[in-house]
Parts: sequence; structure tokens; C-alpha cells
Amino acid sequence: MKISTKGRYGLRIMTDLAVNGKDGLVSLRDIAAREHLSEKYLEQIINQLSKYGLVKSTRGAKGGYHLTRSPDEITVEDILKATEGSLAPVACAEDNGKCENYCDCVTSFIWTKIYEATIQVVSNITLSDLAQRSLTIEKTELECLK
Amino acid sequence: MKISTKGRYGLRIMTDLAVNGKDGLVSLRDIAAREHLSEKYLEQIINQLSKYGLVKSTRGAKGGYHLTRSPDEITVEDILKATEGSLAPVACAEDNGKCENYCDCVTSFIWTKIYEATIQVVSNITLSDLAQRSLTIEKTELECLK
DNA sequence: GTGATATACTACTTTTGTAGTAGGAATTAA
DNA sequence: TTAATTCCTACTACAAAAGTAGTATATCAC
Repeated sequence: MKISTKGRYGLRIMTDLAVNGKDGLVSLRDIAAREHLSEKYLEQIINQLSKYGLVKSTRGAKGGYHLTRSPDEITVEDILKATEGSLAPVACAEDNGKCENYCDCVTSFIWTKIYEATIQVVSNITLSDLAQRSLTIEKTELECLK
Repeated sequence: MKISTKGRYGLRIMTDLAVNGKDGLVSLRDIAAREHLSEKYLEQIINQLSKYGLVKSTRGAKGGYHLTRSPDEITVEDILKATEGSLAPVACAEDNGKCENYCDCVTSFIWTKIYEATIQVVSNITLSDLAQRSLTIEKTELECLK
């Protein structure tokens, strides 16, 4: 039941874009430097965000990335789905507990409930919320999560 | 964000014990046969359940396992914590978003909320609920989850 | 049109976790 | 004593996570 670095870094990329991309493009190099993360690894992650239509890229010198929608129109659900894949605790949970074999196992309702509760949380937090938090939280040298 | 086989099989072991262990001990061999799972693998899992005090074992011939509490006093939270470890999406989420470095990162409140929502679900489902479902759900040959 | 700066794409590597398997020791009922 | 059973430790095979590396392609500035 763990969120991977892709999901966590994806949120940091998007928050960085929301905070620093208000007027123009932001390069991955800058994001990687600010977030102390590998530029090459972030490249893979932002690629996913791009495929899901959350960011758009411009190649070449002075190029970079920008958000395709306003931060208050992008939810944490959007970002995590793009970077983590499904948030369901088991594969069938999104499908209301019915797997391709049309069976209904003893525990399926548990997974569906967990899934729904998770979506309820992440669909109600926007990138705008994260950007605001980012600005108010005092920056310390101590990092919570790698 | 996936539940592993240990958690899923743990629930099946416990449900099996609740249904079939009403009068006496149940051997792992029988559970493995009924659930079509590897006895050796279940051994590791039930060991965890035993360490967490959810089942008690009796060695030797005619030995086996039994629940230490009534099924309606055992929750899915108990079982998943014993078999999966923490249900938190990131390590610090149980600690209200504060990691050992005393920092508070931008996303910590997301993980705490997901964790709390998950606990809310699993702490309100008892083994008794699962046992009842197990008895009412018609057994089909089709298996939902390996 | 050349050089510097970016993204795009593909492949590889290293480490960790998952899902078992295997074998023998200890215990107990019959 | 034997068969059934749990207990304990180690091993294995595979997949996923996390990151590295190199090259190709696009664009701006001069």
C-alpha cells in the first residue's frame, strides 16, 4: 500500500510548475535543481504527465514545460493516476469488485471501499492547494521524503 | 498502492478459521486445500498472524490453529496490519506527516488523509462480516484473485 | 549555419520486494 | 514408535522500483 517515488516526484514537479511557471516555460533542469532530484529520472515522470495532458512541452533552447490547465482545475487524483497508474488496492476494485471472471469474492467490497475512500481524498485536493502550502511552509534544509 | 498476496491470503486464512474452526483446531493443510493455496507459503503468513496474537497454535498430531478472539472482535485492520505491515501510503503518514526530521512537507497531509480514510474503512469491517459473506456467497469455481 | 540549450526516445543497470519453495527440527496424539 | 503437525531458517525465481546513460531531434540566438 505504498506510493512510489513516481507519484511523489510527480506531485513535486507539478507543484513546482504551479509556483514557478506563472509566466512562461520551466525547464526540467531548473525543476531538478530546485527539488534536488535527478533530471533524467524526472524526464520519465514528466513524460507521463505530458501523455496524460497535464503538462505541455516546448522543445529547443528556451523551451520547457507548462501546465495545460489552471492549478485549481488539476487534482491530486489527476497527477497520481498519471504517475502511479491505478490507485486501487487490487486490480478489480475499480470495477466494483467484479473481475473479468464475473465472480464476487468475499473481500471485494473491502477493496472497493478503500479505493472509493482514497479517490474521495485525492479528488478533493487541487494543485492550487499544494502550491499554496508550498509557499507558506517554511523551507527547511531537512527533507521529509527522498 | 497495492495489497499483496500476504494481506489477501491472510484474510482468507482468518475467514477460513472463523468458518471452520468453531469447534476445535484447524490444520494449515486443511486450510491450504480448501483455499487452493500453498501450505508452505501460508505457514509464513499465519506465523505473522500468530505473532500479532490473532491466532494461537497447537503443535503435534491433531494440532492446528484457532482464533484467539471472537470473529466480531477481530477487524480487517488487525489482519492487514499483521500481514501487510503498515497501511500508510508513505512511511510518515501514521505519524501525522511528521517524519523523524521534524519536517512537514507539502504533501504530508495528503498521505495522512488517505491513511485515515483507509483505516476508517478497515477498522469497521470485522472477521464476522467476512465469515457471513463467505457463507452466503455461492461458491463458484471461478477465482477472483489468485 | 553553428553552437548552446532543451526535450524525446530507447535501452540498460542496480537494488529491492514479491511470491513462493525446500528441508529439517521440535512437538504431540495415538 | 510413528504419523501428523507446527516451527524455523534459508534459498530461489521473477518482477517492479529507482535511477543512469547515450543519442536523436528541435529551437533559439548569433
